[in-house]
Formats: sequence, C-alpha cells, structure tokens
Amino acid sequence: MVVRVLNVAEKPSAAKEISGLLSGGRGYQTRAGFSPYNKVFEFECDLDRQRVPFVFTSVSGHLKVLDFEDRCRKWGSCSPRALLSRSTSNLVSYVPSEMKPIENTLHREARACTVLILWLDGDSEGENIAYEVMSVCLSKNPRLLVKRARFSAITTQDMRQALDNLGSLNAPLNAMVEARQELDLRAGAAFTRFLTTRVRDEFLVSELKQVVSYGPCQFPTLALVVDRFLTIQSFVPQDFFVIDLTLRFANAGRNVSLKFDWNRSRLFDRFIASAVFEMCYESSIGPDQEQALVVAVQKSQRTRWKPLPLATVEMQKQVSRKLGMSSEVTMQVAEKLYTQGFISYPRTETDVFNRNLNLTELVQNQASDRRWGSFATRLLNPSQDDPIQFQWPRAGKNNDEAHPPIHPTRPAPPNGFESRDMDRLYEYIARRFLACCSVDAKGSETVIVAQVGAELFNAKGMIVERQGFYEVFIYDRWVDKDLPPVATGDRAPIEALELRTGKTEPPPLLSESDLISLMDKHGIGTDATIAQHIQKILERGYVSKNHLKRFQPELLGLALVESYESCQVSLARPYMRAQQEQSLKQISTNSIGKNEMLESALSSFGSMYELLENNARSLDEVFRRIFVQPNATDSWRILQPEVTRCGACTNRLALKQLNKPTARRRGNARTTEPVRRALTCSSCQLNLVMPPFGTLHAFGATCPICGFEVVRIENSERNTEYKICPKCYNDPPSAREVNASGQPRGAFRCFNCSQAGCPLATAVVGGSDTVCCVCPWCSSPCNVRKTNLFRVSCSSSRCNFAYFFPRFVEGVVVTDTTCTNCAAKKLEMTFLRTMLPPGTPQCLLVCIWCDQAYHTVLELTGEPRPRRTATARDIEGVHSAVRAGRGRTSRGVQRSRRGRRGGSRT
DNA sequence: GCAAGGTC
Repeated sequence: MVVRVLNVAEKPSAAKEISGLLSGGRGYQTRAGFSPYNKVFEFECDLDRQRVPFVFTSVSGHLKVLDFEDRCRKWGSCSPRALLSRSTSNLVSYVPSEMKPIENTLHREARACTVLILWLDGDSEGENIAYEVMSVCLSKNPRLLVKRARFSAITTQDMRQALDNLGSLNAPLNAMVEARQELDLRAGAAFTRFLTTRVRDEFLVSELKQVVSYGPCQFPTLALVVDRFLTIQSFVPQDFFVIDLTLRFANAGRNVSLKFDWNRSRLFDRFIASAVFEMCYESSIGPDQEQALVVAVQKSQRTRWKPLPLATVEMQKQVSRKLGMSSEVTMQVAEKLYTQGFISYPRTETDVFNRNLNLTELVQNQASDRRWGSFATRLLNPSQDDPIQFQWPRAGKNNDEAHPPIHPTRPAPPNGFESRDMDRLYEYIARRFLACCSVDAKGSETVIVAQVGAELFNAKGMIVERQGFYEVFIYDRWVDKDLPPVATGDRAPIEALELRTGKTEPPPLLSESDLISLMDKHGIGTDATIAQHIQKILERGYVSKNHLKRFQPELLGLALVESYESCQVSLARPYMRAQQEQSLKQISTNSIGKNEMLESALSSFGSMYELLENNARSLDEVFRRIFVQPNATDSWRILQPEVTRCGACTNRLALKQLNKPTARRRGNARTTEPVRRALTCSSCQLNLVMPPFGTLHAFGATCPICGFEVVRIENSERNTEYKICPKCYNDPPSAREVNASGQPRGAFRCFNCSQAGCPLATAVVGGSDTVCCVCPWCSSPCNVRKTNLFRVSCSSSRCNFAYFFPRFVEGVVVTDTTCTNCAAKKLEMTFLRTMLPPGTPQCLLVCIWCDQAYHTVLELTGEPRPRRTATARDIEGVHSAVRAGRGRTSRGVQRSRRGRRGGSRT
C-alpha cells in the first residue's frame, strides 16, 4: 500500500517550522486549507527508512468545546444543582462553527492519507488536542494508523528523534484534562447560575445585567485580594525601638556625617530598649567619651547576578512593576509583537536557553538599534579593557519543553512601532535579552562597625566596580555609596545618639505583580491565563485598582468571600485550585480512574452547593445591601443606596435627592427642575452636593488628597463621562486650581487636579490651559497635559500632534520664561533620578525644542528628541480629518476632549 | 448570560 502521512501541529507557526526542518534543504510546497490561517505544507521525508510524502497542517489550539446538552443549556431549564451530577445532566463535546474550516481541512487530508502523526505540544493540553484531532480524522478515515510525535524543542535533531521514536497517545493524561474540563464547566455553570438568579429573583432586580460568577480560578484569585485586605484591616501596630547613631568623620578636609544602623536592628520591649540605650548613652558621656570606636572595617566582594531568561509570568510581573502595564495589556501587546515576528512565542514557562539556539546571531540583530545597539556590538566584539562581553545566559529551573524564553527575533523597525506600548514592551524584552547575554555586575562593599558602650552599629558603603548588565538593563540601578576613609581603631565624634520609637506597619494592598506571584505560587491559572483571571475579577466588580494600581476588594467581592466562609464553603480559598490539580494528577498516573475521581469531586461540589443553598440567608443579607433598589415611594429621597466610600469613616455614601422633582412651564415648553442631589454619609453627617446630571458609579480609585473613593459620572445623553472626588468637588484642595484671573475653576473634577502621583489628576501645575508653544504641525496652541506620562499636545481637535516626555520625567511646570529662539514657554522639569545615569541634573528649566541641556539627557538615555516635523502619514491623518470634518479619529480621545473642554459641564 | 484551557 502507498504510504502517505498526515501531520498535525498545535498552531500554524509550528507546522511551518517543523515542515521546514523535516524537508531539509529541499523545501516544501504550500497549499491553502479551508481556514486561511492553517495552511498545508507538502514535502517528502524519510519514515522507517522509506521516502514518503508528508502532508503537514495545523489546528489553532483546541478544536472542540464542551457544553451541556441542549436540555440543560438554557438558564432556568433545570436546577443549577442538576448541573453538578452526571446522572441529571449530560455534556457534549463538539467542533464549534469557528473551528469548522480547520475540521474540513483535516477531513479532506485524512481521506487521502494512511498514517496520522500528531505533533501537538508536549503538555497535557497538547495530549487532549491530539485526541480531538485524532477523533476528527478517524471519523473520515477509520483505517488511519495514528502515531504521536514527542519533542521538547523545534530543532532538526529533536524532529528526527521524534520521527524515529513515534509512540502512541497517552490516555491517562488525556483523561485528566477531560476531567478538569468537566469539573470546571459543571461547577462554574452551577454556582454562577445559582448566584446570579438568586440575586435577580430574590431582590427583583429584573434588569440585572451583571453576572455574579463562580470559577475555580477567579474565586481563589479574589480570595487572595480579600485575604490581604483583611490582614491589613486586622493589623495591630506594634511599637518598636531603635537606637540611631550618627558619627562625624573628616573627609578631604571636610566634616561629613554618617548614619549607622543598629546591629540589633530593633527591639520590641520598651524596658530592655531603654536600659540598653541608657547604658549606651552613659558610656558616651564624659570628657573623652563622646566618641565611638571603629572596631572593624570589613571589605567584601559583591555580585549582582544578571537576570534570568524571560518566561511569561516573570514578564507579566516585571512589566507591571517597571512599565506600569497590566498583565492583560502586556499579553495583548506581546501577542501583537509575536504575530508581527518581532519576538518569540510569548507564552512560555521556559527560563533556560537551549544550547542549539544561535544567540550571537540574535544579539547581532540588535546591533543596529540606536538605543542599545552599541551595547550589542560590545557584546560581540569585546576589547581587552572592556568588561562587557558575551556570556551564555544563566539557566533557570523551568522548561516547558515546548518554547524558548521570550526574546527578540528581529530588530525593532527604525521608525518605531505602531503603538507606544509595543515600543516599550519590545524595548524591555530586547534589553532583558541583552542583559541575559552579558555579564554580572560586581561591586566592593565596605562595612564600618562602630561601638558605643557595648552596642555595635554598622554603616555600609559600596563601590560598583563593574556595572555589567546594568549598562543595558536600565530598569534597575546599582549605585555607589561613598564612605569616608576610616580604619580600625579610629575614633569618631558622636553627632547624634537617639532612641527612636517606631510602629510596625501592615503590608500594602497587593500590586498586580504581587497578585501574579501569589497565583503562580498557588497554581491558579497558567502563564497564558493568569492575566485573564485578574481581568475577570475586575470586570465582575469583585475588586478594583486604587490610585496606586493596587487591588482592593469591592463590597461584592468581600461579601462573596465572607458569605462563602460563613456557610463553611471552602470554594473561595487560595489553595483550592492546587488541591484540585493534585487530585486530577492522580488520573494521569493511573492512581485513580477518571470516572471515580469525577464522581467524588462532583459529590463534594454538590454538598457545598447544598450547604450554600441552605445557608443562603446570610448570602441574601449581603446581597440585599448591594442590590436592593430603594422603595418606590421613597425614590425622591434615596436614589442609590451605596455609591462610594466615605474618606472619613469608610462607610458607603448614599445618593439622596434634595428636592422633589417639579414640572414647570416656561413659555410653551414644559421643563423639569433639575434634580438637586447629594452623597450623604449617615455616620459623619456629611452632605456632598453632586452634579445634577449623569449616573454615578464607584470608580474604585481613592483620592490621595482626602481618601474618598472617586466617582465616575456617566452622562449617556451627552455621551460624556468624567471623574470626581466627592469631597474635592465640594471643597477644592487649594488655591492651586485657579484660572488665569485667580478665580476658582468652577466645579472641580479630577482632570482639573494636579495632585502628584494620582493618575486621574491630569492637570499640570501652572495650568493645563496654559499655552506652552505653537504646534509644529498645524500652528495651533499646544498645552502640557498628563495622563500616565506628561505630554505636550496640540489643542486642535483636527491635529494629532503629541510629544510624550520619557518616563523619567516626573514633574513638568509651565513657567513664564520664554525661549529667545522660538518663543515657546520654558518648562521646569524634574527627573526621577533613579532612572538616569549618575551626574544627570535632577531638574532643568528648558525649552524642549531648542535647549541642548534637555537633548543631552535624552541622548544619554537613548530617548528620541521631540520632532518638529510630521511624517507623510501624520500629515495625511490631519488632512483626512479636516476633509471628513471631524476631530481625532479615536473615539476615546474625542470623548475625553469634550470632557476637558467643559462639554460635560453641568 | 456560566469555567478554564488552548490559540490568531
């Protein structure tokens, strides 16, 4: 019989790469599949020492989805409880319509082949997809001989080895995935339907659009946020005591003060601390005693290791921490960079580079970049006196045997990427890669140990001898700390000796990076899904991010966790997912059968369901506070029972109407009196007047000035929205916010505020409305604004000009000084010193267009200068906007502009 | 309308 082999990979890129390797230098032919993305490659290849035709195609992840049978698919068609039992509801697995083209390709190719080789990824999901592909192919050609290829990397060697050692499919591993799918679906659907319908039916919130969902990953994630919140709430500060010592040393003819740390760090017992301090103090008094003795000067070498190769979870954590991008956005941007061929596959657990990968070639690729190209060149062409040279990256401990660590695959486009986020993420990946391929940083640490009485104190100094990878990895710094020249036996006068009292502080709320680490630790989600789970609990309104981008539970999230706990239902505990994964693993090792495991897990979910249902009163109590609508007869008094959080007492503020609505006749038109309304705090006796129009929503962020929760006001008729702090709206923070004639600027919204560090405060000190220069593209006035970054942008709605200041610019003030060259207002800029090389000024007063001082700072950091010239594309953008008679093309920009201009003023 | 896991 003529042998013809059908091969299937998990994604199109893998099919193409493997085809390239297996066909050797002879190349392959490409044909279209029914899906435009999943092409078919054809070539000849040796199999069992015989040259045979190979047909290679791909799927795009899972081919099938799992759902309930029709009978149970509609909400309300059965009790949610029935979804938790295999005897009362059945599941069906089918190919959804969007996957039909791929299925059709497999059908067509399977008919014409005799052997099927499954080249799916080497993880459990890959095994499950292999089964899906097999069932689809066998349905059209039951006589196919099915084989599984196993490989850890897409290299010629691995491919050949896989082909010479074809195996069979791993049924227990597949059974494990099937069990996971079934459990997640049944439990997710049952609890979600129960929670959502209970809210709707019990409280008659018939138009409830919100889903109150349960998911085995989202709930433990929520629990992590709530846990930290409760830890902070219940934190009891403890007094501690520290002895601070400052000594005076002579250095180059000048006296310098040096602070020392106490070797005991701190003591918690007031009496012991006082006694120790007294002894210390006594021994320092006296004619010859007011000196400390230097008892040791210890020198040691210190190394800071270069970073490990980059895996997905680490990327999400670091990019959130260093660039302030959420993990969700990071993954979207990374996906874009990947599909455009700029970086390797962004979903990988691997933090060790395979020795077969040609890293020097990848480094060479970066040599053309104007920002870090010179570093790449130094790596490859080391000179004798240059410590920077190529060294193979350190090896991490994780390897998914499927993808390499994330690295750049080709140089950045010379004119930058289409979005700033792509620019920033690519830069991070490229710099991190070069840092991995360079050398550790080395420094020399000096510790001076001084003695007063019987107590020892230390001061540390550092001389960085080799910056190593820090030269390219600008996200971290290692800086010198000078010490005066001191030798053992020296005596130094005591400048200060004090017993200081401090209080222990609770840990902060979780940052995104903290949350990702905890999810990773507890095995919640995978590298590819962690970001989605975080996004989900935000969307569901269980948690929000405050102005510091830290996660705080919302009332609903807190209530869900608390009420589950009160019913003794352990679904909202961080370890639940890991525990479930553990039981599932037993299926893959054949320690337990799939059916047996499922029956037991489902029965346990069933018990929890019943527990929740029987104790639903406590759940109702909580939901009532959140969802109950005010009594219809009282509706002119209470409009929304719980809108936002009071900054004084943390109670929820209610929105009350202050006047009865009355209709009046003005001429022929019948008009309604505007509603006067206020947020009121029952315990603080506070009334905060609110704008009369628009719906109020809690925004999640907290005002850093007064601690009130920010409110988002949405006016759907005018299609505007803006944010206010309820307190600042009534009581603007200071005279900072006055207009040119010294009058307060009407109603005070977040965008009028210039509070440093608050991302909502987008006004600039000196006034957002102050013109700072003429637009280089269209000659309209330009203002300085602030969103995440400061920027100079054109005020014309028809022009897209904007110059974003680099991230190290942390403050911009428009001054009255003008540039003698171009008449632009000079800007006073303050820089974040930790992001700049040593010796850079911390503050500059400059014209950003003409002053060399600013341009020098930009050159030092590899940032581009502000461009006065527009590209052809920019100009065409302006022209087409003018032709179309509209403003900026982005809807979001248009909306926010209206907000700024007072279109939403009420 | 519900989950989590792949993937474009």
